[in-house]
Amino acid sequence: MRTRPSILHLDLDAFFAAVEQRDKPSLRGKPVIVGGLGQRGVVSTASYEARPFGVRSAMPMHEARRRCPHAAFLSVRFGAYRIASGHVMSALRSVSPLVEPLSLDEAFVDLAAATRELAFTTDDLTDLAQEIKAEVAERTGGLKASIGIGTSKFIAKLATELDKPDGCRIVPHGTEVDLIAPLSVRVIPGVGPATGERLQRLGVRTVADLQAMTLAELTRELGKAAGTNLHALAFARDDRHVEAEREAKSISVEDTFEHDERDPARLAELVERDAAEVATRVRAGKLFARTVTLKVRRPDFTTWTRSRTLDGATDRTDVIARIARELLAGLDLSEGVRLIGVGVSGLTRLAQEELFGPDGLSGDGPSTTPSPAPPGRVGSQLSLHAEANEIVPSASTWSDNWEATAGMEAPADTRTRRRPSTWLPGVDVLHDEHGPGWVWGAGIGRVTVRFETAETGPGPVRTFRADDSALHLADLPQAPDAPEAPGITDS
DNA sequence: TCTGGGGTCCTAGGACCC
DNA sequence: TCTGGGGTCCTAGGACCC
Repeated sequence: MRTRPSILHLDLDAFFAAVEQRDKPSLRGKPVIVGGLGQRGVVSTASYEARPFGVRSAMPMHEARRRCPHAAFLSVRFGAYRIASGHVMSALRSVSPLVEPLSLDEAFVDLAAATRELAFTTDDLTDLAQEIKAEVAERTGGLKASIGIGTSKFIAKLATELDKPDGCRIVPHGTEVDLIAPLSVRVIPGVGPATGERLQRLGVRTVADLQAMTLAELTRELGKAAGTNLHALAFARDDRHVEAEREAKSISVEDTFEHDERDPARLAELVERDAAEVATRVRAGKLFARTVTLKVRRPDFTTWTRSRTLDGATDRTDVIARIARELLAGLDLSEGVRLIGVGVSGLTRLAQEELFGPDGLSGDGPSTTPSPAPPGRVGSQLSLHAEANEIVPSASTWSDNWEATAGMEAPADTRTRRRPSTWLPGVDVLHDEHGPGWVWGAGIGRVTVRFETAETGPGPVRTFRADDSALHLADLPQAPDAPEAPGITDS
């Protein structure tokens, strides 16, 4: 716990929806809902205009449509969000080198490591927050952020939450406990629906109620880690540091099907595809993985995981895919499958090339590390590279559009004249004659496009045949500076 | 026709070792 | 010769977060 408010938390307001409204002028001031548009999709972000209708992040999309049928429903454009996020993170890094992105739209900044002199008085911090907000708007074409500043991560993030949207809240040192005491226990990080329910059964509703519990009672009720944590946080004791670099601990890919899948051959194919994607990301991060996990969600939503740990770490598609397939073969899938996924964990850094043979770097050759690592050999060489590389975000510009255009055939040239088999609402397109626009809607062999951009103001709508050769997907510029772990919802 | 996808951390039990 | 105890690793599941 610090003695001056020197941890800043920033959260972009209704981030995905705000980017959509920025880039689609006709949607400004209107309810916009971004998320998965399929039958089993959920809301990633609802604009503030949609929230009075009760639309929330993580709500099933069909429920959102029921509550706010006149909203614009858009698929996610991660490429655009990543670019905006990069601008925000670099703005924050110009304040302090110690910036910890939590997701695309959220970050902590350690002001004690700031590159300029700061007095840490409430007035000075308010000025700083306003400057940051102005800078964020400037760099992102008008996006708004809320900022909280406090003596710990918990208090800074809570401060942001308490003054949203477009907020700025500074919590002076010494006022923290009084601030949190009357609030619901749910404001404490780590208290979700299940823990909240358990606490309620104990008669604990507010943080003040929690303060009345002894450490022994809490650990007995919630376990050692959770009990200890909660007891400290109830008194605003939180000494977590702002960490700029965090190593990835796992990499995974999963898909939920529109309809439950029961064909074992098809499931094996999908596992193969997911495994290949995971392996590609492992190699892109110059990593090796030792544990492969298969995840299966059944129609009743119960979830199975099956994992196997290898003697040595691998980055090979065929190895990861084979294990995932074997794990799948051990499950009874006769009732069907709602979701399937493949993940890896036990990640280690790429050591010296010669340890893995000449093809070790390519990922196609034999590249399984000896393990356990002989002390003083592999171990020490691994540590040589511990700080060397940041994990490269896996998704390219192309795959961003791929995400938003499910069913598209992989084009020979990924950067020109790409046409999807289904035009998802929201995606950026370019028409040879009419220029840049976005897909407003599509169906029965037709696609409707609104021709407008962030710079144009509201534009006209035109409808084309879905196979019109003059219409294709637009390219996005490359993201400058994206964080490693994109969060899918903001709340 | 309820309930995404990417993660992190924790718990509990069993194997195994000394 | 009834059986301790600690540590580590692995697996499965669950809570939580954005």
